[in-house]
Amino acid sequence: MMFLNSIAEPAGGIAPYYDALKPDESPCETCAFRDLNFCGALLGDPAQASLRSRHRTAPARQNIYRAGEPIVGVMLVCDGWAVRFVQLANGKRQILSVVMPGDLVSPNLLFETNFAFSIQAVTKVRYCILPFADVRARICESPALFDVWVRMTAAEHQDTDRRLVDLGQRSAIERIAALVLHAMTRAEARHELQNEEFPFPLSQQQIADCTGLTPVHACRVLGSLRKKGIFHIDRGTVKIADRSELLRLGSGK
Amino acid sequence: MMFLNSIAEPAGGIAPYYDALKPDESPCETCAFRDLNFCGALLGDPAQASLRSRHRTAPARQNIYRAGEPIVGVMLVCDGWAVRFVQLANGKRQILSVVMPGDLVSPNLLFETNFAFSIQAVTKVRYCILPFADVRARICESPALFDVWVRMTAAEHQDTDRRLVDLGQRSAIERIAALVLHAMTRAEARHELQNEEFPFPLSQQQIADCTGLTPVHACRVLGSLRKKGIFHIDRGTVKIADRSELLRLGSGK
DNA sequence: CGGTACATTGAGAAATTTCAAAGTTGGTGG
DNA sequence: CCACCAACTTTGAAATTTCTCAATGTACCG
Repeated sequence: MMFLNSIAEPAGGIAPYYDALKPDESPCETCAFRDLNFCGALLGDPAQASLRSRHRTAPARQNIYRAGEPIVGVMLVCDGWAVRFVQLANGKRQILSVVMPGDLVSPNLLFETNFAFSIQAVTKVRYCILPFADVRARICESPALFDVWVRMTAAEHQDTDRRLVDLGQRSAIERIAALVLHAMTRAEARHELQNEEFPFPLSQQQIADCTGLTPVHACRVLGSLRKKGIFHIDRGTVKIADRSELLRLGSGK
Repeated sequence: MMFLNSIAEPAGGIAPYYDALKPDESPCETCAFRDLNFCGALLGDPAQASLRSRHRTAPARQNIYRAGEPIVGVMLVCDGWAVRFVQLANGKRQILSVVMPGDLVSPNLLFETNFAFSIQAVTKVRYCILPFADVRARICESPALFDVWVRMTAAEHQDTDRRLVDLGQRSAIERIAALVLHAMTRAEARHELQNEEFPFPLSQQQIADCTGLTPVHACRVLGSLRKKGIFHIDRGTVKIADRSELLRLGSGK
């Protein structure tokens, strides 16, 4: 598996994420996903002077960022999975997006100094914070990088549009299939799909919070997807059993 | 009322929107919303040389744009309401956003040459198409305009995040309240809120497509909101009867 | 070995959809 | 001006999906 082991940890803790920022130890230089995403484009070829950056690690289930806190820079996930989510007063939670290795936390909000959502580590996560000014300068001076960023914001937006359609118009089984299908696509892009298996560390509670369902109902639906021989999730890995049926269900055709 | 009269028209027609582009007649110079939105910032002060632009009008219910067609430029709604929506194969429809006077159709997709969604006029609509290259040049040469655009994309994104939470976690009555509340906020910004009334030309079918409900259920919920004395919609106008209750329901507190 | 979070199952309740029919509205043409 | 048509709204009743509550089973960590 290409991401760090999931380490269960007492939930709900808040990382004092903007203390404890240490000077750069530059794991960026050896990052496995370097060429896959904004990272690569941003950091440029290895010859170029590297950006100031600060890395941190958070254990699984820890809240990396809590809605409203000030943000010290652009956040980029290096390894592991995280989720952006909104916590409601009534205890409900909506996951807005799943952030995977190489992803900016939210390309559209690159220069915002605080967010309306929180961020939680799904697995153990390593992430990186780059100073706003440096990123902005680099985007402004490089039309190519500007284009990459514009494309990423467009992609993020198209993705949320897709999820709006899912949540508004599709049944529980279709939403869960769409979630897994989307994860599969992204796993493929990161070369993590082998033998129809790939990492999928979301708990049923998290799957439920993504799809707007109850964990109980998510469990039943996952059971029926397993019984139908479409896929099954076990210990943080999903095994696809019927790809074409998954495609049919999850792509909304 | 500050927008053009709604004119019923045989539904479902497709405007041949990129034929028939006439040279600019520049109604931009006299636009009522000029100073409210991207328009103003983009076109700059009246002294400045005006942008090449092309204006068109579409009757209510006409499809202005169909998913996948090539786009000739940046689309900006001058007057009337339109919706961005996705039409599914099974006949269902999800409205992604409501586009109001002064709005870019989708700031996040400013430079995309085709969209995955379609656009339909809600009322009679006047809109404007600006050449990509001109807009891009203007954004690149003006840091202030760049900032306005970045802020607009951030705002659009925060708005879709809010809607994700609505669709995923909130009940029918809360979603509809949120829709009306949001429209009220925007009406206020355009100075269209008078005597607790403002234009709200969406049909129940369109309200349903926005909120992920059935038109039948949307009708019942609107009925209950009326009976509870919160607001009622009549002939394209909504009258707010209990603002604080609307706020409580619609803001998800 | 025990504890805690996570997953599964059952049964009943609630929200929402579906189908069907009847009432309203506004525009059109005679 | 009236009658008609089409789209839109309202209402009822039954079906379906999803939720809630509650209990039991399971995996993993210390």
